[in-house]
Amino acid sequence: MEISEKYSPTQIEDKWYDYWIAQDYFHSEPDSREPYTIVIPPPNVTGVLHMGHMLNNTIQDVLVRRARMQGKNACWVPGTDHASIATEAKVVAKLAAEGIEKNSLSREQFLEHAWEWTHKHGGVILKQLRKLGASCDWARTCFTMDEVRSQSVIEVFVDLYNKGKIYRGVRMVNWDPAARTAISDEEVIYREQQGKLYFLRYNVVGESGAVVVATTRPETILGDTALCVNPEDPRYQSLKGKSVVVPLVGRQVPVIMDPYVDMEFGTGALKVTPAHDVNDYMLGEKYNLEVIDIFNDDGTINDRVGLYAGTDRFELRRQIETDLDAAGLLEKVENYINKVGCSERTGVPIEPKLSMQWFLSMEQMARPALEAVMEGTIAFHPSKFKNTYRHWMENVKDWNISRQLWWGHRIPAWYLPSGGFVVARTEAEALELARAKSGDGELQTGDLRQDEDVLDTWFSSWLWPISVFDGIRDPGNRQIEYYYPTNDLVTAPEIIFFWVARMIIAGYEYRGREPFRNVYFTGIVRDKQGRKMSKSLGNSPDPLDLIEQYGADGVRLGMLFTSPAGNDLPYDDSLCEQGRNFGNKIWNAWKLICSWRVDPALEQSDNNRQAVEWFEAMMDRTLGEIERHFDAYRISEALMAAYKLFWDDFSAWYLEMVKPAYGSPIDAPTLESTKALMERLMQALHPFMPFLTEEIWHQIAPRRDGESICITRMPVAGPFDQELLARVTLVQEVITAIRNIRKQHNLPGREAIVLQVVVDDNYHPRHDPLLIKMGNLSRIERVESKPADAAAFMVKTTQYFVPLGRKADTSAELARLQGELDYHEGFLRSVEAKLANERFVGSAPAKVVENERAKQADAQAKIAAIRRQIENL
RNA sequence: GGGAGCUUAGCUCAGCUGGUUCAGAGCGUCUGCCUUACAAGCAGAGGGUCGGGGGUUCGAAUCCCUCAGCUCCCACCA
Repeated sequence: MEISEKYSPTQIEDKWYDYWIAQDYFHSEPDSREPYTIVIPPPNVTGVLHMGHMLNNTIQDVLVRRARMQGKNACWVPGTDHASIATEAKVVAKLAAEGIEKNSLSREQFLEHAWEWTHKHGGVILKQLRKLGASCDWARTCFTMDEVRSQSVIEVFVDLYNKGKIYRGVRMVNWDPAARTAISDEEVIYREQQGKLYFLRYNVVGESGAVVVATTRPETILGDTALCVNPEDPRYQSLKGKSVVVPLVGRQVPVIMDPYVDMEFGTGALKVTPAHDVNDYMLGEKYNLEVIDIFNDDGTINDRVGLYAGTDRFELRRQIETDLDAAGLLEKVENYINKVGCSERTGVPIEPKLSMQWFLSMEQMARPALEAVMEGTIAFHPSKFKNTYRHWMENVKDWNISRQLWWGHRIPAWYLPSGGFVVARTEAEALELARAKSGDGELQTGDLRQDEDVLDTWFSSWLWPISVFDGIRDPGNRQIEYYYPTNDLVTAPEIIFFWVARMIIAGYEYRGREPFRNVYFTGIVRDKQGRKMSKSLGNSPDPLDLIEQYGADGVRLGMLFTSPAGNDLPYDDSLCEQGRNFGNKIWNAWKLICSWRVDPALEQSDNNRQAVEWFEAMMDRTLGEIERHFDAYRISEALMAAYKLFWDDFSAWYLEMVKPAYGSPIDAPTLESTKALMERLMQALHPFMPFLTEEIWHQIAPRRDGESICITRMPVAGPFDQELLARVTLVQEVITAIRNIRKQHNLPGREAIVLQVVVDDNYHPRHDPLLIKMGNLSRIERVESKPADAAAFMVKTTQYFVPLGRKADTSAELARLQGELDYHEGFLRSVEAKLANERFVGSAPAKVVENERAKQADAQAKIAAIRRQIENL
């Protein structure tokens, strides 16, 4: 077989992916096997693959491939999210670039553009995932706005409305003036900003005095309808029952007294703007204050007050400052750092605004969902996120589910001409309900007006684990019954509230049980400076370039090497490089095995038999470690265990143990065993590096069409001989010591040398063949004591010597031995001190004490051996 | 303002309910090697008083307190 010098991933990766698809290995249908299900966190439909996706999807693929190889019916459902606000923003921007204003289009026209955009860019990201090797069941690809998912959303909305959980009301919402929509609390991010604190003068009506009020937002004076002080505040007792004049506006507003006001802050006097501040709104409700909304939807001033109409809110702030100053109503301005809530999507400061929205009451539904996580029905990895989750769930607030956008699921509510509204699945159904409600049998569809708003994107994705199996519309169908609940969810902690918590809520509401059993939280992929990798910063490499450069397997490993659950991944190309190097290592090991020529007449040597036995034990032990790591979702550690098994134990030790001398043949049993071991190694590594392992698996033996490593059974850990492993470890220590001596004394590795040994209990002649082979020894001699011309070393209590044919440097040797002696004597003293301590012997467990005794005996033997050596010198 | 978490080798991290010479791994570093599988490699080596201080204990990286530094989440102080 022609095997290239270096492994080139690009040559084989596409080939195998196509093969897997052609063979339909990733497609799953319910059967008698145990299901294993993952639903993908649906990326934005028009998004492109970034490093976060790479990390997230690599982990999912590892889990899915492993489950598939464990004989489970693995199903990884892919799909995309319509990402209402993000996609609409992109389409608006694209139209703007073409000189088209969104406002100039009808809803239908705009949606046409949006769909066009979606079809053009949609699903690119799913194609990119194929390059990574993602073993998704592509036939199941879903979109949150496809037919089934859309109907599911409507179904749920109607149901929750009928249950009285969805209501409509005027509330203070977070208004994004750039996107001109309300957003949920979770979509508001608070940023520290250097701002100013303005001290404004409010003259008291009918008196000469004035009250000074500190505010960060002087422009909102246009909406002031009261002034508030703390009733306990001695400074303001005289204001009781008085009114003050709003600066510039001239409006007279009452002074109210409420303990809400913090006397320590500013001047202890608060201006009250019920329309534009949540707290002020609450005060307004309490004291029945007038509510004056001063803003248009885009953040400019409306003409309600008659001043500054049309001015932008930030421009107005400057303008007001100037005007107040001119009017002598500005006491002073101080620098002030405060936190400003900004829209997660558009980045502009949000404006608290009263508006009519739809809400979902959460408190009751959240209860079983909270319990599920606290009791462990759903496990979080790492578990620290339980606290975060609990805190949110215990204080969950009603969810504002309406958005003033066009791209999304339109709210299925229709308004009657006579007032009121109905909620229905379809317009026809709405008409029926409307007729019944109004008593007007003549009502036509044209008379009804559907709500203009769409639903929050998360109102569709919270159903994802159910809706992808059509479990909302058809709760008894075979698919949902079989695949639900799913097993693992792999996602980012940033969306624990947006998505994870809400999926759990929906799971209990619509299936009566958890949507998944484990949640694996990934970290954030960061650059060398610790910044989050993002498109806007331009610090993120293009994943496809990386795959081109390092191979998909290499990049996958790069993602996995140092990313324990919940930890950020400080990304560096060197990680992918390490991954690529590992692939090359495997390739070359295989190349070596392929180069061996068999002599059928050759019997298997003791050496080779031992080597095979040893590595089989090693493999069993490591497979057990890997299993335990996976059980605990320590994926990086599972990979590292497999990595070391292949690189250190298999390549550096095993292959060297059995490798025939150059030009010599190998015996058939050893070659067969080696290939079998290689095959098991490829299987163990397959979830991590699917492409290379598939390639080599096909080279190990002729395979029929339709066979693939990805559907073979993952080797499982068996019992192993610990004694054997321990003894070979001693052999390895001897070999290492010999290499050290060769290096110290310039004995070339190619020259065979003699090893002398003073036989004791730790020495096992059975391993002589291994020693001779690995150490390149001509023979092993038994001696009684150290020859004068030899270098010495000790493993456990066994003394070994390598004759040098000349006097060794006794003084250096003596110093070395003296150092060792000091160390062991010190160690012995500490052990003996422990054993002499009655309290230790009395209170420590017997096993620990026994251990100390063993250590003592060990140290004594070692010290005696060293002393003998010193005497010999 | 509340809550959670972190601080172990140059870097990234393991170290489970306190007890084997327990101070580890990978990468990097240093030294010597182009030894016919692999220089994307081989062989060897060095490197940390486990953030500071105190306490509990026969025994602490591990438990408690405290100080310092960092990170994240939540929150209506204008």
